[in-house]
Amino acid sequence: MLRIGEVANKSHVGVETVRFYEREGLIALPKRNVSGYRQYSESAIKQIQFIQHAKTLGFSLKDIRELIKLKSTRDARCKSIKSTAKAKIADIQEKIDALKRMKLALEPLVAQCKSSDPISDCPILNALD
Amino acid sequence: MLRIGEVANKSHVGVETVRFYEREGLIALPKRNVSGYRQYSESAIKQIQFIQHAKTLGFSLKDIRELIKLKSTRDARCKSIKSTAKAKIADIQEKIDALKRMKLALEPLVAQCKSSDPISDCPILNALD
DNA sequence: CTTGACTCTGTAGTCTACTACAGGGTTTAT
DNA sequence: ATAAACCCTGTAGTAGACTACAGAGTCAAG
Repeated sequence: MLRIGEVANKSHVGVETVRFYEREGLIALPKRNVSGYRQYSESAIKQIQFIQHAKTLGFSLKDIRELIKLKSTRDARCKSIKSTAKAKIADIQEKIDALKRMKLALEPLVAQCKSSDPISDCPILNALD
Repeated sequence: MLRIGEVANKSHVGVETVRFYEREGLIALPKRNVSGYRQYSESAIKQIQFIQHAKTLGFSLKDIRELIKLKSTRDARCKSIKSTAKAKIADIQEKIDALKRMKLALEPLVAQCKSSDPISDCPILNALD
């Protein structure tokens, strides 16, 4: 049996984060020993890693709660997971597009801007006004 | 002289937002009439539009505070603005790259995932475990 | 047997960019 | 004169994902 600090170390998160995930319903409630200490099995580490992996794919904790729920639904089909993932891809694409628009607007301004010019002639500031 | 509501309307922001920008030091402190009402000139609208434009280019309010400070620095050269903008582009690019990585990781999983498969075989969930 | 490292609960703070009151005062139109 | 629509300050709430205490209890080593 592992204590919370061990689980946190092995999962590369903080102790507070483990407790936070528990409060948020993202990991199973652990057993407690006589003095109230949480006692985890290895599967808790797996659960936290699942969360971390999902995060690197762009899922929010809210999304992850959904995924976990679906995961443990008997007779569920991939359909539900797939549509969640598809929505996330669309989501990511939108963010990429917005960022690209920003970049495309900013780049020509930077190109026009001569470092030694007085700030009153700055093409960047002029574009903002 | 304009009252806060008029400035807010003309700038397409809320009244609370104008006061918020004031608290944050993003717009000049306006004059007050005898009863304490804020009195703005047209330049306040310009200042708020500057903020809005900078926001669409990806600058945070913190960045914008910097830009405003530089803007009003006598003898400042474009260099400082340019390097702020360059850093912002790098920033945006990093975010784009991170999002692209997410998308690239997610897409093949979605492609592999057959809607009718039982969730126990889901390639997406398998990838997360 | 004491010290230090760990754990517990519960609450509050962080960051960003607002947004929403509560409980007042003012202005304008009728 | 009164009601609607505005304005004031100050404080608190929102979302997301933690992070940081305070104040108490527990455990292992020397």
